Amino acid sequence: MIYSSELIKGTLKTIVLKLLADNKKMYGYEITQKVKELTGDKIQITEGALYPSLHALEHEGLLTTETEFIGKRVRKYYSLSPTGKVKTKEKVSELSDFMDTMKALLNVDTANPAVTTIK
Amino acid sequence: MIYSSELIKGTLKTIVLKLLADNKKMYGYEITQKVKELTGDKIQITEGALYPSLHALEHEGLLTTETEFIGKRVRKYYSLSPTGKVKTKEKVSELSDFMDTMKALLNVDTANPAVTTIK
DNA sequence: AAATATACATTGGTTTCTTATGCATTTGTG
DNA sequence: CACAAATGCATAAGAAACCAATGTATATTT
Repeated sequence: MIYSSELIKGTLKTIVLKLLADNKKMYGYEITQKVKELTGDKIQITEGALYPSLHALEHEGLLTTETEFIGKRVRKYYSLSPTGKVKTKEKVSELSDFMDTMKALLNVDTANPAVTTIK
Repeated sequence: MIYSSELIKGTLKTIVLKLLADNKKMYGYEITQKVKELTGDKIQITEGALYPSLHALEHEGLLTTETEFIGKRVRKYYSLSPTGKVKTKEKVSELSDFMDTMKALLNVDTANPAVTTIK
């Protein structure tokens, strides 16, 4: 099972930033594989989504890059800039909070808000 | 605090369906208020997003409508169709599962997948 | 040798939402 | 009582974010 693609919207950049926070440096293809691996194939990041996203993050100043050659093949590593590290914490925490709120929404019987003070 | 708007993307229809599953019938404005209430103002559904979404769900055959007059003001109630009920269960369960997967992604140290078999 | 995996990238199109606008009625407040 | 705010519907133009497809090239597996 793979999640319908609209769910990933809005979460991609945060996922990428989080991976880079844990792994120092990664290249595009590696990121797609890592996400597949970590989610048991449930989340597949397409290249058409990833590369533009990486480029955007770089232009925003959150990522820095270094190119490496493996034989004749290029490999472009991305790392978090200092700003990127700060921003990553913010975005990860926001997304995490959002997930909690959504989980609460989906699990509660919304007909009766009860004393369900969602934090 | 309000979540940055891109996070809501892809989840709106599911939220609406879930609310209708619990509350039999609701009208548009009521839905926006309910979501605000249930999420402590963290999620604000704009009308420009909601109404087109409701219309789409109706055209997809998931919702039925009945119009009521409160004084001179129109109120349009939406309810789940039989198909809608089935679809709602699917979508709620998918989104819930997705939230779990995302939470796991964000909380784990992705540098070391460990024995973290994400269910 | 051929298929698959690795590795980058762009382009056109769609979906989904935001912002803004518009209209009308009802309720609350100074 | 006048005005603001809330209630309630709706649409339209534009932006954002992604997908599917395509392109190029090298490396590895069968």
